[in-house]
Amino acid sequence: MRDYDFRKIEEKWRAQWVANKTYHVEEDEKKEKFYVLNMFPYPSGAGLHVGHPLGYIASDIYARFKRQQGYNVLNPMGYDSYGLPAEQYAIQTGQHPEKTTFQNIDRYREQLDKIGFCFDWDREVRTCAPGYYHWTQWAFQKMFNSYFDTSLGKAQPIDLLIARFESKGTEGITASCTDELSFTAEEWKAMSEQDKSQTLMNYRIAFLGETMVNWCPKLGTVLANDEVIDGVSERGGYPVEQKKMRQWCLRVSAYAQRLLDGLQTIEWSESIKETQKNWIGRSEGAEVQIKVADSDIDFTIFTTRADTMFGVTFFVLAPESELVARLTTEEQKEEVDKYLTYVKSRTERERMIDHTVTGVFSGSYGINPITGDKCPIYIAEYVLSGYGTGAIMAVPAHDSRDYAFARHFNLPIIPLVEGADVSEESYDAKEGIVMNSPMEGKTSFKGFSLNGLTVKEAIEATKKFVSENGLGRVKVNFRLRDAIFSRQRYWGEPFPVYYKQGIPCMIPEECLPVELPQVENFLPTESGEPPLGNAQLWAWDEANRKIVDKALIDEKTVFPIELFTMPGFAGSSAYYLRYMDPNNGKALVSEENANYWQNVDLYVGGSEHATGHLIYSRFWNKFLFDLGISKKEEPFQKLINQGMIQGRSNFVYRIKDTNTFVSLGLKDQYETTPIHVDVNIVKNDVLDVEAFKAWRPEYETAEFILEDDKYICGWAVEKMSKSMFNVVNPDMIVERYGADTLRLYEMFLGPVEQSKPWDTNGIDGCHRFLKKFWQLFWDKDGNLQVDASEPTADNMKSLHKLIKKVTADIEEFSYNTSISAFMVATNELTAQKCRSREVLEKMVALISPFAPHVAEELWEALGKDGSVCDAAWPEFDEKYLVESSVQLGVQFNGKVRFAMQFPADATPEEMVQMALSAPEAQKHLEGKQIVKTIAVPKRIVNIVVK
RNA sequence: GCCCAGAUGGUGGAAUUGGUAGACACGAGGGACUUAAAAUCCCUUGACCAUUGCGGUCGUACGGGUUCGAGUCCCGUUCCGGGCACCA
Repeated sequence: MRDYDFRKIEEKWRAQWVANKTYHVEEDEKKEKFYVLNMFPYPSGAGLHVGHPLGYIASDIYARFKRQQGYNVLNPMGYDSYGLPAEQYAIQTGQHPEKTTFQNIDRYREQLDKIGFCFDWDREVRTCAPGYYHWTQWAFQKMFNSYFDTSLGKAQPIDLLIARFESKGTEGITASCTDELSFTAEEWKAMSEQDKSQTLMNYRIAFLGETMVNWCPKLGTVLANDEVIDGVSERGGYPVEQKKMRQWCLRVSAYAQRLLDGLQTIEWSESIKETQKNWIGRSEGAEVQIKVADSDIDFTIFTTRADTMFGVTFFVLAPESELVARLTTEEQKEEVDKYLTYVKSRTERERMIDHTVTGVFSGSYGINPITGDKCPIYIAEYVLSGYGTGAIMAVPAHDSRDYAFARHFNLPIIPLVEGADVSEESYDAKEGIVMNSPMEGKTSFKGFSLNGLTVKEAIEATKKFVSENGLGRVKVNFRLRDAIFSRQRYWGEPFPVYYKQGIPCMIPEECLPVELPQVENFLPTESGEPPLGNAQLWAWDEANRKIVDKALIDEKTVFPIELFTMPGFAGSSAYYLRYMDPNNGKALVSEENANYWQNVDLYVGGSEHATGHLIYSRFWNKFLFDLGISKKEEPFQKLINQGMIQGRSNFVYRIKDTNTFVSLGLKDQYETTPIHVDVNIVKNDVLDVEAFKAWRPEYETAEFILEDDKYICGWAVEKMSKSMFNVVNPDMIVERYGADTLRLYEMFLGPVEQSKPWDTNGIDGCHRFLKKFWQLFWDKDGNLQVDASEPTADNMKSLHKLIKKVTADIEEFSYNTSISAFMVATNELTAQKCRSREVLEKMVALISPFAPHVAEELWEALGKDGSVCDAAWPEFDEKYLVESSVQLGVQFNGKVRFAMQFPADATPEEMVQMALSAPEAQKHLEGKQIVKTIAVPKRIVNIVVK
C-alpha cells in the first residue's frame, strides 16, 4: 500500500511547475484563446482567509479545463495595491505604504502559491508600480483630450470640438456636457485662455468641475457615490457631507445609454444586471418650460408623468437651485433665508432618514402652460438639485411626496383618474382612465384634452403635444452621475497635470509616468493641501526633473503640479487589458496582443463591485474601445459572482461568575454567557479542552461540564473576522489536508455563486475521497496496479457517466456535483477492480483541474510525458451509456407502486401493455376500471384506475 | 415603497428542468479488525405507524390552483438575503 503523501507530492509539483514554467502563456495564433480572470485582490495586512480562494479555485478549475480542451488560456493574477488601509496604517505608524503593501503582497503570494493555481506570474501587475500606472495616467489624459459626441454615440478628440467652436461656435454641436452653453465663433475667439479652458471643461470626458461632492471630513477626502452607503463612508462609517468643491470628474453619464444597452449583450446574472440598471436609472419623460408670472424669468421642470399636467397645483425648486435667489420675492426673503439655513444644517444622513415635510413659499408663481393657471412656487428639500432640472411640477393627487406636501401646506389636490380616491393618499399607479383634463367648464391651451384616454396613452399624447407646440421636449434622464475622480490622499496615482496660470495642462505624454513622490508625512499639510503638498521638492525631484524641463520648455518659473491623487477604481478599471501585454513600455497593450486576447471570456469576483468597479471598468473600456485600443465594447463577457464565505463562529458557555464551562446541550440548566472560542481548537463542534486551557491564561484553570464525555460548542454564522475568532486561513488547511483537499472541499461546499459559512466539518470526506482515488492506482505492495487490460463494459460506463457529468458541470460551474460524481465513479471502479490503463489515464485527466498535484503525480507514475494540464480532455461517447433496458416506476393514480424493467426502445403502448400484464399490477387492477394510461419512454408509466 | 434572488432531513447540499424527492458528503447510531486508540471497512439514518415477513401514511416555508402526475408551473401569504430609494 502506497500512502497518499500529499505533502511530498504537492511540494514536488510546486517546484516542478516553477522550474518548467508550466503555466507560462504566450500568444499563439495557432490556438484559440480563452481569457479567464479573477478580480485581483487588495493585499490587506490580514492575509488571505479561506473566502478569498473560492473564486480563484473556481476559475482555476475552469482555466485548466479549457486548457485541456486545447485552448490557449490566459489566467493572470495581480494586486490592486493602492488603497486607504495602507495609508491609514502609514499615518498611525509612519511606515511607508509601499513598504507594508509590498510585505502584504509577498504574504499573499506565498499563500496563493500553496494552492496550486495555474497563474502565469510573468504577467503579474501591481497598480502601484510606475510601469503600470503610467497607463492609468495615459488613459486619463486621453479622456481629458476627448469629448463625447452624442450623435455618433462615441468619444471624439477635443480638437474637433475646438475647431468647431472656431468656425461655428456652439451652433448645432452634439456633445455631452455639464451645462448647455451657447456662444458664437466670435465670442469663442474673444475668450481669454482661462475662459476657453473653463468652457472646454464643460465637454471633456475627464474634466475639472465645480460640483457637489461627498466630503468626508474624518477621512479628509471626497468619495464617489458608490463609496458612500446610507450617508456614511463605506470605509470606516464616518459621516459624509455635501460640499461644493473643484474636483476632477469623469463624464460617465455620457455613456449611460451604452452602459445600459451593453447589459443585453453580456452573460451576467440577472440580479447584477438589475443592480446596474437601477444604478444607471434611466427614466423617460418630458421637460416643460414654465413661465414665472409677472416676470420675464422662466424655468424648466422634468416629469415622467406628463399626463398629469392638468393636476399641477404648485411647483417646487430644490433649495440648492440657482433659481431660488431669482424667484424669491422681497416679502419672502427672510423666511426663505431661514429655510435655506436650516437645510444647510442638515447632514446627508439626516436628510435621508428623516422625511418630514419641510419647505417654504418663494413668493413667485409659475404659469401652467396648458391650463394657464397660476400656481405658487415653493422651495423644499424633497426636490434634489442633482436630478433632472432641480425643479418639479407638483401633482399631489398622483404623487405621494407632492401629496404629503400639499396636505402640510393646505394646497389643492385635483384628482385626474376616474375612480381614484385621493381623500387619504395619492393614487400613484399609472393605470386608469383620465378625467378633469381639462376640468368641466375650463379651457386649455389650443383645446388640448386627455379625458377618456388611459394614463399610458395620455403620457404619450402629452409628450407629443408639448414638443409639437414648443412648450418643452421629450427628455431621457439618468440617475447615473459623473464620477468624482480625485482624492485628497497620498497612496494613489498622481495626476499627470500641472497648472499654468491656473489653467490645468497635461504633462507631455513622453514624460509619463509622473511618479509618486516620497513624503515623510502622510497627513494633509498645515495649509490644508492634500498630502502630496508635503512633497515640496517634488517638482525638482530628480525623477521628475524631466517633466519640469519639458513642461517649462520656454519658461523660467516653476508651475505647480496637481496635488490630488486618483481614486481606487482608477487602477482597477483597465487592468485586464494590461495583463494581455504587461511589460509593454510603449503602449497599454500592443495592437497584436489586444487583437489576440480581445476581452475577458470569464470574469470571477464578488457582487459587491456591481455599482463600483464593474461600472467604472465598463465605462473605461468603452472609452478605450472608442479610441480603438480595446477591441470589444464590453470587457467581461461572462461574469460569475462567487458568494461570500461567512465565518462560522463557535461558542463556549461560561456559567455566570465562575470559570466553569458547560456543554451546549446542558447550558439551559444554568445561567451562562456565550463566549467566542477560536474555531481552530474546535473540531466538528467538539472543543479540544486541553487546547482551550492553553489558549488563554485565564482559562488555564477552567472546569468543564461535559455531555457524553465531550464538550459541544454552540455555533453561529457571522462575518469572518479576527474579533470573532472564526478566521480560518488556507495555509492551515493546506498544512493539515493538502491543497488538493482544500480545492475540492471549497468547491464541494456548495454552488460557487452562493454565500455560505465556512465550516470544516465536511472536509474529511473530501480528503478520504482523494485517498480512495489514489488507492485505485496502487496495489498492496505499493506498485502501480495498472495494466493494458481491455476495460469492461462497466468500467466504460462508470467512466463515461463521469465524463458526461463533469464536462457539463464545469460549463455550469456546478463543481459540487461533479465532485460527487467523482466519488461515485471512484467507488464503482474500486468495486469493479478496474486496472485498465485506458480508463485510469482518463480518470487522471479528468481530476486534473480539481486536484492538480495528485493528478501530476499519477500522470508521471503512469509514465506519461509532459504535464497533466496538457492532457487532452476525455471525449464523451454516448454508446457506453446505452442501456438495453431501463428500470422505471409504475404508477397507479400517480403513486409509484412497483418498479420494473422495460426495453429501452419500447413504445408507450408496449410499455402500458407490459405494465398491465406484470404480476404486481394485478392487485391494483382488481375490480377497477382503467380510465387512462400515460407512458413516457425512459420516464414513467402511469395508469389511472377507478 | 419599488426591483431581484431564495426557503428541501440533525448539517452542507442533489434532483436528467413536470416523471421513483433526499444523490454525494458530514454528523449520529450499530458492527468488524485491534490489548487500546487512530486509520480502514460494513450496516442503519426524513417523520410516523407496522416490524414475524410484506408493508402503509405523511412529507420540499404556508394556503389555494393547473395536471394522470408538482420541490419544479400559476395565484395569494409569511419569512430570510441582496439592490435602489423624497430620482418627480
